[in-house]
Amino acid sequence: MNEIDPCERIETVYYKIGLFSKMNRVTIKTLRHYDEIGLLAPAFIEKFTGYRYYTSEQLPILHQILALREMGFTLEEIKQVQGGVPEQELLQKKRLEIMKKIAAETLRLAQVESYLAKNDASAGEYHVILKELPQVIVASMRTIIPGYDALFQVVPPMGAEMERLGCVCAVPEYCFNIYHDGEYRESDVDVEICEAVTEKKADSAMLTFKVIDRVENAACVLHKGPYERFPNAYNAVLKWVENNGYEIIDNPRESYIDGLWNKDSAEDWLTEIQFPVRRVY
Amino acid sequence: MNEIDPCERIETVYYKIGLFSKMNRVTIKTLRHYDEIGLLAPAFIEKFTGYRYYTSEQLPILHQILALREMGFTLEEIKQVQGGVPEQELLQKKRLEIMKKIAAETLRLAQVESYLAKNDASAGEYHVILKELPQVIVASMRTIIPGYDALFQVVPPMGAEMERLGCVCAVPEYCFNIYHDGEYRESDVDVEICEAVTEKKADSAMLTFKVIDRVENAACVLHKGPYERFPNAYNAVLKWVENNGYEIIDNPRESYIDGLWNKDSAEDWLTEIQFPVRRVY
DNA sequence: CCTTGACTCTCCCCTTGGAGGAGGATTTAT
DNA sequence: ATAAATCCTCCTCCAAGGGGAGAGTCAAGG
Repeated sequence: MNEIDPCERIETVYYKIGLFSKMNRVTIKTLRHYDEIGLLAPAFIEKFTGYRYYTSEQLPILHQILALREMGFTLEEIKQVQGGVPEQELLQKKRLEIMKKIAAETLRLAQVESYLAKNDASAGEYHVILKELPQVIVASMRTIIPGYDALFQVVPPMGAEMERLGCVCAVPEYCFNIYHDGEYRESDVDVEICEAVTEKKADSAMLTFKVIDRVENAACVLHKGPYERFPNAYNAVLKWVENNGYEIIDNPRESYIDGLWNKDSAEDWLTEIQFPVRRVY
Repeated sequence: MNEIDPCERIETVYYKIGLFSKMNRVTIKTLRHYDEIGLLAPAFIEKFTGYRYYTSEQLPILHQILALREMGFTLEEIKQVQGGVPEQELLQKKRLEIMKKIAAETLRLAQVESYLAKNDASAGEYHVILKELPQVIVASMRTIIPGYDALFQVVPPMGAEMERLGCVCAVPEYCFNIYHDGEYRESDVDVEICEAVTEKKADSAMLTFKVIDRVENAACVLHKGPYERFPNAYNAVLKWVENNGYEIIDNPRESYIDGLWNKDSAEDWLTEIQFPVRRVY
């Protein structure tokens, strides 16, 4: 070993934490944190002062940590790599994770842009959310009514019939219509009125009991106001579905929350439109 | 107000938290959290029991919160929207944020795949990291040497000269070579040997003092082992640079950390290759 | 009327990857 | 010798809740 370096580093050099942190543009806090969680221990800790001393041997490890961290690995995962888990395996996993993340962010972007696009009067009025609709047992009455106004004439008898059969409404209350016409109709509307109940009863001439399956994803929008303005709500959902890469897989439901029965002003009526949907791949 | 609903919800219905949480597939914890941070207060809290009671009036607010949350808004931002900040404005900001995030994730994906691609023997050996190289004052000796072996003959005189001029080495020590040939050469190598010092001295026939500017981004790789295997390290960086959308903007530096002067075995020698780079847009 | 089980409350600790700072000890430079 | 720099441990904080303890409340059945 001849002396060829001008600054004479003949023996192993110990770097104190500040120096070591400068060598790799890592904060002291970070180094201490890595020590604490057992990710990168200093070469040596002086017992009495507690000072951490690093050597060049820690450099490759730190390099690896920083490289993996940059790729989005958690410190826990990096520790696994150091514990012997093959890097390739975790890289594969991470690749899938990142792809999923990108997909999710892309979706969000589409959503944000979809909201930005309708910067007209309807901005901020309708917020579409995705939610699950649980499985329910319903008392159902399917009928064809001459027009939407006739709905109010068929509902009271249905309530009476339910009471006669001893039905108990589910909580939370869930009362909705399903329109079986594929398209909008002014007259002869094929409608099914459903009310969630706690258990099935024997079918009667008017009522049928059935189980409605859970819907994994439904695009839902709350409509506040009279029913004439429903089309706005429908349009909002339909646009959202289109812009966000979903497709409708079943007839929509109109879930009645507030209405004539408890709110005097039609402006206070509250209805949720629920469209069962599925991701388009 | 006639009784048209079979389950008679005539007056305002108060939902306890569990029920309200079921109506929108939101956890109770979340609702309590939103209450706590002032994002969504229940319609009414009973003083003595502390029970939270919600009504349908909270539904549209919750819908909005969930929709915005889905789009990646923080609760703090959502609170701003409710405080009157126009939604459109925040949507614009969020749009840019998401685009940046996607770009960042795409980069990570490229990195991960770049590591996966070299699943040969070199896997896990070289980890490229990006770091800043700070501005330094160096004593520099530029010369043309017949071959790489000759390096060891020119270094000791340089050390002697530095000592003669009263140079003080910087800490952390930073000694590196810059190869000024644009390409690899076997002979007549144009090399500049730099050693970071604390201050400039008068130039001598052998040494020049100068300030080397900070490099914002350098792709760096640690090479452990003898110098014959440098090409592997260079290849690793070059591939990384290519795969990750960077371009080289200056000559690379070889920073000598461990070597002949302090490690007997050439397998323990440690060198960092540093390529100044820039993002390609 | 009492009990049981389902709900609800508050309070505390935990998660990631450190950042910020207080208070005290040590090292280095003047 | 003293001042400045560096280091230590310990504490709190971030976001968006999750998990659970311990205690109070509500509705229904015996």
